[in-house]
Amino acid sequence: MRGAPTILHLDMDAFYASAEQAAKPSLRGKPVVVGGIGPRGVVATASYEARVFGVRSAMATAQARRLCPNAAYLTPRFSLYREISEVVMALLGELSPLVEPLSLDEAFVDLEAGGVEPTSAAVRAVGERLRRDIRAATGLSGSVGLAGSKMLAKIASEEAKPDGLVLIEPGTELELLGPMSVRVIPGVGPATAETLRRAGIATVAETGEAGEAELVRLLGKAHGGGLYALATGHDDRPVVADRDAKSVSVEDTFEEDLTDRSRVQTEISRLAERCVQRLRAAGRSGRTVVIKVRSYDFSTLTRSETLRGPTDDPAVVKEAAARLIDGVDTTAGVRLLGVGVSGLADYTQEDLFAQAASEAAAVAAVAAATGAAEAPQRPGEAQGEAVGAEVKPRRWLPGLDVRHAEYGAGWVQGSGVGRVTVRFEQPWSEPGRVRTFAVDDPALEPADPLPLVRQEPGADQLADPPEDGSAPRGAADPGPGPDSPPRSGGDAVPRTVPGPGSDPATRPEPGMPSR
DNA sequence: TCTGGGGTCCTAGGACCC
DNA sequence: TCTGGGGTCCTAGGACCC
Repeated sequence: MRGAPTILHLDMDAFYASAEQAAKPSLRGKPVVVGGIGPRGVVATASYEARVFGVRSAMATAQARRLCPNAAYLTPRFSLYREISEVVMALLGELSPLVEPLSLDEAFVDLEAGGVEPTSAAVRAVGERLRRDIRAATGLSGSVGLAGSKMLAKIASEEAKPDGLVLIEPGTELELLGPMSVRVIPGVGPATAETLRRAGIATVAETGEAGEAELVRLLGKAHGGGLYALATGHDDRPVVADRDAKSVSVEDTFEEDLTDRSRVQTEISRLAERCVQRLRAAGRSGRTVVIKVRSYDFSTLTRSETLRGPTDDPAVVKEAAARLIDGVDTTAGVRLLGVGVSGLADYTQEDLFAQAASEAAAVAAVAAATGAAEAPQRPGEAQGEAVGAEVKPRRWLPGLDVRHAEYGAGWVQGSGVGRVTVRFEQPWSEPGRVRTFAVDDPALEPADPLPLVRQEPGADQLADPPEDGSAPRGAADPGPGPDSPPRSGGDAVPRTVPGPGSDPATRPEPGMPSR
């Protein structure tokens, strides 16, 4: 616990939903829900307008639709969120060399290490300027917490939401925290809170009064001891920049449970392939292969195997995953499969001959397994599609960017029954109007996200995208490379094609301007 | 139409070694 | 040959976070 509130915690407000509202003028001030839109999807982020109806993160999208049928339901666009995040993190980097990102929309900053004068007035000024800079650079709002420890800074930013700043003066923290629910302490989730409640502990003050020995008895050594320290204001955890990932994993939930054994095996193989792609993109290798199987009844098991040395060879990981799934009974039905690699290293222990040989085998295996048509596609997207046709049907997921040869840039409002509805507007335009096309209209094509803040023509003569038809430019790399791995996450929840009559796509989106 | 996807950390038992 | 004890690695599961 520092004597001055020099730890800053930034949390962007309703990040994904706010990004979508910034990108889509017709959605501003309206309920927006970003998340899985398939039958088994869950909410990633709800805009504040949607929260009024009770919609929350991690809720089943189906339940959200019941609570708030008029919201716009959008599939996530991680490439856009990542670009915005990079802009925000760069602003944080100007404050201090010690920036610890926790996710795309959240980070700690050590202002002391950045040379900010350790007074409340100085750090408050830095926090307010940061919020202005973020709004100017991205059009989005973030909330800032300032305190003498990580935990308090995080609690402060939560209190500051939305679009605010809260500074906790050192010396006042126990008074402030004491009456609050023990759930405000990071690491106390539903299970821990229930254990504490049964012991008659509900508030932070009661947690401290219980004493360390009692908490350790209830929760175990690490958790109990850590909770006692946090509840009594002891938190000296440093801000750590450049944390290395410790594992890489991919998983898919299927729209319908898998019962066919050979299908389970092919899905495991594809997941292993995707996992290794991500591993290699990160320049890492790993020694332990893990598979995850979630059954029809949501019960989940993992099986793992540790290799003699780290590998980034797709064939090796596939073989290990295949052995592991061999030992699991899946006859009752599988709703989710996953493959991961942990025990990460920056090197590979295989000798060069073995590696060269297995790479050649892997290339051949990928070509054979996926077919030439699918290989260049975004991973995960073709899942569940019938093969046989040369032209793969395009998926028009709600929220994704498109470009029309005549009408320009827009986004998919919905699709179904052979038609796709597009709203033509840009982040800097007035709310646009809607047009409907055949799903196979050749004038319509997928596009990359436009930048939220219109580029200054002076900075880059080719930066302004709306009229020239080129991909959006800006701070972000325009190439498809960095976008590919995150895309797979967003594509992992396939949309269900609505049956005749349901047609949510062409139905005008309620809550939209009707002009 | 209940319950995504990508992570981190901790616990606990058995194997194995000294 | 009435048995110890500690340390590390591996595996499996669970809580928690965004």
